[in-house]
Amino acid sequence: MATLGGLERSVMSLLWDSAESLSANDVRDRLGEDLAVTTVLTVLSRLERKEMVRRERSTRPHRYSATASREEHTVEMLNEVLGTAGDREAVLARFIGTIPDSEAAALRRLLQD
Amino acid sequence: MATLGGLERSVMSLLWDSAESLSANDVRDRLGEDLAVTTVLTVLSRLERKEMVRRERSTRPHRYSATASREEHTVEMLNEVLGTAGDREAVLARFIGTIPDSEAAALRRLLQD
DNA sequence: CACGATTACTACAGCGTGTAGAAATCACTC
DNA sequence: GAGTGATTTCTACACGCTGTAGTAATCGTG
Repeated sequence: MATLGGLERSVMSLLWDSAESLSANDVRDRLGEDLAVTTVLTVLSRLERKEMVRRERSTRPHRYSATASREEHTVEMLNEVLGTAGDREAVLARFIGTIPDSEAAALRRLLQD
Repeated sequence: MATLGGLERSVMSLLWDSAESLSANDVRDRLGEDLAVTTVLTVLSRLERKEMVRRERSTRPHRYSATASREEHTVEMLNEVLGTAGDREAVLARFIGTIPDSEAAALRRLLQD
């Protein structure tokens, strides 16, 4: 998958945190930095090309929203990383050794269906 | 962390799969492509800068090896991804829903200490 | 139709990566 | 100890991605 730049990531973060879709101006306003709208539009277009953002072209200020939730996206990333793993189970074994106890407990619970 | 390019990744793969450390010439020979040694040396230097590769400068052909095993590195990546997660437990919950049953079973076993 | 808002197109600098030549350095041999 | 071949370092450049935005095109409304 595509790796995001800093501004792209900020924009995704906004979209993930926002309940409704946002216009380019909305996004620009919510970013702390003082950017030109065209900059934001460029970034949004690139994110659309990367299929991380969906755009409503029917409304006049086009409205943008994330195609997947932050959690869904993170899971995708996790699986992508695991895909490069070689021995997936070995990785998972090590991995659970690195997470905090509380999360290990949560996992145990979740796996006990 | 650093994201690797294609050639960098190939080189890491070699180093991960090799029991002993390799010289730049070893690496060049094992890569299928027909590259100049200097190219390989450049890549190895960059990987060293990224602390993915350790170099023995004492021997004359310097010898290179991975600083972490492929599995260790993959776990690092997983944690890095999780670090961007927001709600880690929510992500883990979704995540275990996406892995094959066999791996879920393995995880269950591993968590039952 | 004119005008203001919005979007699309074009541009460019900076950085990371792939690629390698030229220059410097090292290790031996005679 | 100088010459030579192997090795390493330095320098360079093209290309693609990202941040950034101006200019041109388009749309909607009065």
